[in-house]
Amino acid sequence: MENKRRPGRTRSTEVGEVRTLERGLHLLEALSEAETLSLSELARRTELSPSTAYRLLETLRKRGFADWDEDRGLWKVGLRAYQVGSAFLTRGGLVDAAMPEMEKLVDELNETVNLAVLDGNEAVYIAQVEGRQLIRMFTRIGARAPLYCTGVGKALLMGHSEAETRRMLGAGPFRAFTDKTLTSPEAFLSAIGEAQKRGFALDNEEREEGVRCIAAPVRDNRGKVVASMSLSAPASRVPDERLDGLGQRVRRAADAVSARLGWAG
Amino acid sequence: MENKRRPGRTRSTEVGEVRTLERGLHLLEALSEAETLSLSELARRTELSPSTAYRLLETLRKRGFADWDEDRGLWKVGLRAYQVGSAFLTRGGLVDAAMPEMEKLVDELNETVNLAVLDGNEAVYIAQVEGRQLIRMFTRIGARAPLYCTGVGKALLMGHSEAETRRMLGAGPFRAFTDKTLTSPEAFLSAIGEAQKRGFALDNEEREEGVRCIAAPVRDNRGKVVASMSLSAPASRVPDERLDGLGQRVRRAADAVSARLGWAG
DNA sequence: ACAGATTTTGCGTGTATTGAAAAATACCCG
DNA sequence: CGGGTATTTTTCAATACACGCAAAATCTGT
Repeated sequence: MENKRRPGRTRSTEVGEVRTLERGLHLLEALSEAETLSLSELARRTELSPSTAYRLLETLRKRGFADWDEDRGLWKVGLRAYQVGSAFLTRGGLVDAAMPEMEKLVDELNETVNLAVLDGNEAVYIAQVEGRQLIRMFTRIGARAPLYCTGVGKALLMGHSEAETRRMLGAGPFRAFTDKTLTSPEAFLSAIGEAQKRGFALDNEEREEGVRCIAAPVRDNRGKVVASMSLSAPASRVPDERLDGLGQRVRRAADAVSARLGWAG
Repeated sequence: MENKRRPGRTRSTEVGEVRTLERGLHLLEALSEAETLSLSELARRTELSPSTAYRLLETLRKRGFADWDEDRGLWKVGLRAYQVGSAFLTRGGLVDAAMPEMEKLVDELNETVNLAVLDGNEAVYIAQVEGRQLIRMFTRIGARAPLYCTGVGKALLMGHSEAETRRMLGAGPFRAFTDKTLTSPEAFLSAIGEAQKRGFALDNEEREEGVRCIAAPVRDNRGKVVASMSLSAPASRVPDERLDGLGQRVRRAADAVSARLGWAG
């Protein structure tokens, strides 16, 4: 869907194409992709003349977006590019990267899908796409939830060591929201273990009677778990037979987001 | 040295400075720094005419380096910038070398650990492993901090000569964040001297009331200080009696990273 | 020391970029 | 609704600026 809510776009002249800037960005991309990065090699890949590539790179370097390894005579991506790029996640970029997949999930399965991140030792919901079913979920954007009794919480901890997980959970016993709530660290850790084997986590009416959630972790470019995506539905619509299929589907969606963020794993 | 100056109001371009690219990069930086980012606001900050800023941003958007939030009418950093920037980490390998040690530290001591490098005359945080304590630290990846009042800053300067250190600090007096902040170059240099003797640097509530940091330098294969690692914690958890023990521990971690980078020293 | 390849610099040319201003659009408030 | 204001896109002519050529430095291997 393109943004066609600008009726004034009558002309077909492609506006906003500044060649010099495009070339510079292209160089940056080439820098981030390749391994061996001499000036001549870069010029070849970007199809620029050496002198042009040189001047652009020099500009990138002066701004810190590129670095010049004097010993090896090779170029690489600079600190400034990293700084600017890392603003992406904190400026709502994570949500942008995830929304398309979340919407796909909802289109397909017609259940509410949430995205959550870790904050302190709680999960915080940062995005939601509602299913069209009439039953309303309890979570809202910005809401917080404990880790031990939610799908997103479990998925968020799937990347962490047992020691870390224990620390974040605290000693227990945890408050039981329902009679299915896991109230001991041991029970939780065992659930996490299963989740890791399966690739997705489960909240089996542990927070709210009659609500099941299926969640999977989202990883950044280095493989660190930065968020988790969950599908929430009345237990009646998530019978045991469908569990595995739904789980795989949620996991695929989460993996797609991870891939977008540069996770190769 | 300016040998020939052009008549008129325009600044002549130095060697290897491509104005159009510089402007585009400047826009990216502005995008990464601020929160609310309308076109007009961006144009103001970068001192560009709205039409120029618009065209450059449009180019950035087409390449995915910037995003346009249609509903709010605001610009933000794009996914592509994130992908390109994250190549910085895989290139140097510094973070990869440091992360395991940082995680070990956090496992053991349960406090937040940061990794920073020198950029210009500031420290820039490039990696972080959070402790699980409830108290949250203020630093984020990509954030900048002065050298004179931080542990990482001091540790980064531990490898430099007094002359260099003075040059990077500037004349002083420095801004006092707390009443413990060292505001003169002399006081700072004396602190560095002590740090060199001990092998680790200390920020004793100099930046933030109630927060102590212990930091040690990381050296590359040639012994040059390329980064510093610090542990940050509420002062109450770093009493004087524990200072030396913690300092030695942080130093061991930093040395382990240095060893990984090939430093034999 | 020599040849060959690569990186920097200088310079004239042509055009891609620019800012003003206008047009289109969103926003505000009675 | 409707007119006024702020913001955004588009147009357009002038020229500052980026371009590529070619030559000069610099590096690399034998």
